[in-house]
Amino acid sequence: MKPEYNPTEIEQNIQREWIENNTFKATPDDREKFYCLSMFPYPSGKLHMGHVRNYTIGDVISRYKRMNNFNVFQPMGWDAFGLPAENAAIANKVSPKDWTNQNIEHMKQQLISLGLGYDWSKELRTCEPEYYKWEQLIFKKFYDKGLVYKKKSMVNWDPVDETVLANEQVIDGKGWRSGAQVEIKEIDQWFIKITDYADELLTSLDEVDWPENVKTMQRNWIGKSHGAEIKYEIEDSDECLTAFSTRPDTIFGVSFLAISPNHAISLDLADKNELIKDFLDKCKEVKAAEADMAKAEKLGIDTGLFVLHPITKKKIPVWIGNFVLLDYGTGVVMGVPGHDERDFEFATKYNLEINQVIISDEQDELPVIQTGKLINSAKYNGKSSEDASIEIIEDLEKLNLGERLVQFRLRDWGVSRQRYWGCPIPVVYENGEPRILDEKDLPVKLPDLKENSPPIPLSQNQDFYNLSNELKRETDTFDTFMDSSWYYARFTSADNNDDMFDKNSKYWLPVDLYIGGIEHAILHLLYSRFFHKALRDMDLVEGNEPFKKLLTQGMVLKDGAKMSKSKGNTVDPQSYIEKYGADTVRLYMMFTAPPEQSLEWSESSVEGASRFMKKIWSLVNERKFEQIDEPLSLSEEEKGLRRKAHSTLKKVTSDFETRYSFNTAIAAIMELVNFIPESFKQDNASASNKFCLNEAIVIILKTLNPISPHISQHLWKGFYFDFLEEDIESSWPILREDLLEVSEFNLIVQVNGKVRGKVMVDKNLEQKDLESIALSIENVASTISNTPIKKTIYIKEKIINFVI
RNA sequence: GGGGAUGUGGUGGAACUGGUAGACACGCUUGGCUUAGAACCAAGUGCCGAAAGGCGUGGGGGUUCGACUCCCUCCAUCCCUACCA
Repeated sequence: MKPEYNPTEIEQNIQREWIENNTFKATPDDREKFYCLSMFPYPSGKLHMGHVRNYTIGDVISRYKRMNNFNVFQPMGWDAFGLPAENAAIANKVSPKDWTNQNIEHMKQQLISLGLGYDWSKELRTCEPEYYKWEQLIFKKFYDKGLVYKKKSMVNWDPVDETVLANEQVIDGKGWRSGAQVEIKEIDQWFIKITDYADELLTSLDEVDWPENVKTMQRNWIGKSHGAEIKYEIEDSDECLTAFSTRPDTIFGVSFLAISPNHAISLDLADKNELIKDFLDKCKEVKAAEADMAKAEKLGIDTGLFVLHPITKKKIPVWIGNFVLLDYGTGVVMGVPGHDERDFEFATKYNLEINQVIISDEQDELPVIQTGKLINSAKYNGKSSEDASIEIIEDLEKLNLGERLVQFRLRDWGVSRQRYWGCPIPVVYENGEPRILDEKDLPVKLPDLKENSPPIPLSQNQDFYNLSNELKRETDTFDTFMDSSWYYARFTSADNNDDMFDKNSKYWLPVDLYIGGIEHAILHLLYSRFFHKALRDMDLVEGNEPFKKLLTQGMVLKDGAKMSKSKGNTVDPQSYIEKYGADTVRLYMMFTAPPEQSLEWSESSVEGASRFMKKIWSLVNERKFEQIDEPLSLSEEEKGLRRKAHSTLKKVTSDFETRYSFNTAIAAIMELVNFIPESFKQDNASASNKFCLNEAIVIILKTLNPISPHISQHLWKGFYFDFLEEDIESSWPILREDLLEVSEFNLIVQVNGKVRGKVMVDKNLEQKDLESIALSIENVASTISNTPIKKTIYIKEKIINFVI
């Protein structure tokens, strides 16, 4: 009796060999390099399905590239700082450090048991001083370059817990732990001038091979807009309010100005006016997240102030609007209710004037958002929006009341966090004045917590911050996006404690393929791109972009929703690895959906993947490759199998190479396995039968190897290696184009675009011959009957369509 | 509110450049094997219809000889929205 397929045993043996032989350790050599990076995980405790999917995709591509003679570097590490460690520490009385390190140990074993081919010699953890000392040094270099500054900025403040809350810790405006009404508070924080690179972040998107939707999201996020800053003189004052607008052509339609509740004037007025003070207090109740602010009801209050229209000198009321952001533009918005949705809503609510100054062909009901021709605009009447914008800006420039301006939506990056479990910001305060520490004073180590102490913010840790009466340490830590913005580069030199980036980095960078969740399409990728450019300008790395190609995978869903603990719909990969083996889990993940799409978890489909593994097992196990010369003549059945085998190879290769469409590649391999005639598998099959079978098996095992490497390699050893000592990963099979040719094709016959018949015909026939064959099909003839044919359309080797 | 996606049988999905809709798999049905079950093997399986045939890719409209694919419009779901990672 044949031995049964026992994935656990096979997989553990092969994984041991990989470790013993250092199979995946990568060093620079003469071959073309391929740096394949999957987004490193936050060590939350155990792998979830999203990780399994992400890392399997990376591993499949890495193994495919390795078989095609690329020098592949595939490292793995840990995004180890972050909020969950602090929450766990409070809940379970474990230190964030111990909790994190235990999680890492467990998850690393899980990654190994999935058969992922990582070069563990370059493993890194962002929570270790060996990593973050370089991050602190980069921050210093940024500072020296003038890319760092401090300014006041808004945070969610829990007045009971006296702590800053993340957006996700604010639930319905209340602190998640205390339940207290959260306030928006302004505190002093460190910022990095990512906006200095706004233009380049936009233009160099053209250089990368990224999905168009991700590029679009980044472009929209950066949000370059052309417009003008327009000054409005405040009545009975020497001061002005300056508003940015992308539509200077609508300037005659301005009926109010709205200023931010955080604007200096608002704060000033609040001191004198109870109503305004109450209004500002009300504004503070809205969560700091953009989505919440945008969805909040538009509210305003009249300041009683007036400004003068720069051209007509008409008096215009100034309002405070809760929808005006201080951080964007000037914190002042010119309200043109006739031509802006939001202004229209606001003006209707507060009975402000609504004037039409643009007419459009597309729409006549206000508000008219489109550009068009100007009306009610004095000497600009009749001009197009485009021409009028230019002229109005020019005229305002002459009056010193405005200027052309390019504005970005992108804001500078606030990197301060008031937490314990993060990288300390390497700054000391001498008599209150900040000073960045020199390289020799780095790293500033995160202090350990006292036994059984909950993670207190550094500001409450006297030993840490109180260096002397005059000298205090900065107690903010970095945003964890800082940690993940440059790890891709550090991987190349992670085992080198003397250099941030050693000569290996020149060889491996940039990352050739970066794989990760679509949820990172904006922030993480934008920050990393910024880091790379800034590091480039300090001569630390080369090239303009960190990630040449990007593959964004979709979510893993269950019952149509993202798997999450709170919904209670998580599926633990571990039990599936144990029950079915890593090969089955990997196959399932790759087969069930294409990488970019979301994947709906289905229990029973895993069974199907397992069944296919067993099918391969029973096809190949205990079979031996036999040396047989290529037969000179073959039967139709044999020719068919060879054609199928090579067309499968062609399809799998192109699916791997150009589309990362693993589900269709696997379907093709399944088709090939199903296609093999039963008789070819018999012991007494003819030599030419066996030749064709051998060829098919070689193609099946090799094309399957990137996806399910354990079973492929195990079977390969018994089947082929014993015979030729050739490793399965040493080469990708060679395609025989000559075997793919066919002399016939299936002609589809349509009448008025509806299929009425199909017929196998010789490839060499002329169109007129095909027409007569097509017309002789009974169903076609009866449909046409005596109706005259108006037109005949023939698409080569596909379709003939009679139009009647 | 803004930005980006997605929508095809009972289910996951395929159709790559406007040219056979439903590959491959799951599930289900019937049969075989079995004391029984599991596993495995064989056949069938979009919907309506006895059949001929008709209908069918979220809804509605359009372009075309021909539309899952292109255009307009509406609906639903998911992701991101700068302190979750």
